[in-house]
Amino acid sequence: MATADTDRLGLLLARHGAITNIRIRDALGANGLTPRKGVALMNLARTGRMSQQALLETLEVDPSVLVVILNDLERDGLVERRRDPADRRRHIVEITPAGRKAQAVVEDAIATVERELFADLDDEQVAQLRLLLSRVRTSINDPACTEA
Amino acid sequence: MATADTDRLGLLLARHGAITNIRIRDALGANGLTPRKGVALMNLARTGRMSQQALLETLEVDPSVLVVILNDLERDGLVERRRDPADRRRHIVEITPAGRKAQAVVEDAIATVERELFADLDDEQVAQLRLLLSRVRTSINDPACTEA
DNA sequence: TCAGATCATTGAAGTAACTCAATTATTTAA
DNA sequence: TTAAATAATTGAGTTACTTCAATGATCTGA
Repeated sequence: MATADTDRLGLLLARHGAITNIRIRDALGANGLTPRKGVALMNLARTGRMSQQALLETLEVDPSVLVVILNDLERDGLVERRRDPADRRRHIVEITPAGRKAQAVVEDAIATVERELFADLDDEQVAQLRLLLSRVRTSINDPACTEA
Repeated sequence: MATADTDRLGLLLARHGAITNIRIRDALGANGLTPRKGVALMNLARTGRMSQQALLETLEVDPSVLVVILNDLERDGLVERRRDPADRRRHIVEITPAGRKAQAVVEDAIATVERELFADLDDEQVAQLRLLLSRVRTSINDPACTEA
């Protein structure tokens, strides 16, 4: 996002984040996915299945947005939606074997991008960057950072 | 955007960058500016005046985009465009005293956001984060990365 | 002088994302 | 049994960003 040379760390972070996002988007786009679908798959791969509600909170998107994400993933056979027998208003989303394969591709694509981005950092520096980034206060609402 | 909990450093960086961008955008928006206009002002404040061409390269935007940025800034009296006497096709862009004041406000707004974001980091950690970020390979074309 | 290139500008078009209200089906509570 | 609440969905509307082609003014080289 065009910061050029500035000594503002905030702008540096914003710019690098945007570039990273573009790289990841491009890498996933080659596989017919978006970052959001990739993250959805990654979360589903961890848990196997989730309620659509839980996925909503995890992805922090509008319900209507999640619907189209899942529509696409389901159309491609990567996830399956079925009614929750305990509450038929709800959907349970489950990743399919094809979805797990796609998720592996996603991880791989992101890992490749990361290798490029962080090629000039050794393992310790990468760990340090991760630690420092994790301490950046990102929750908009409360400064307690790790609350709610 | 929406990475939730993942161990992918690339996604973490993308997410934090996006959030930082939103914060800065909001802070500048309160002053009728966008990040892009702010960066344009910051660059002009450093150099005093620049050719529109140089500004193009610095901001890495389409010429038609820069035009509307400069239109806004000029309308608000923050910059002035005049023809380059040496080549009347070209414009020279100069920051005004009002522009310098606005730039100071921009710096201040960004600094405030940074204080919030990095509140949990001490000075040394901030310096370290800056150093590590600066070593992340961002230029798609250049740095030996993809070579040519 | 003329042809082609360059610079700034304009305008159209496309894209992607988000928000919001309304709808349907279902559950819960009174 | 009925009213209210909830889950997922649909669709409309908005915003912001981006690209691209066309234009007028100006410069450069033959």
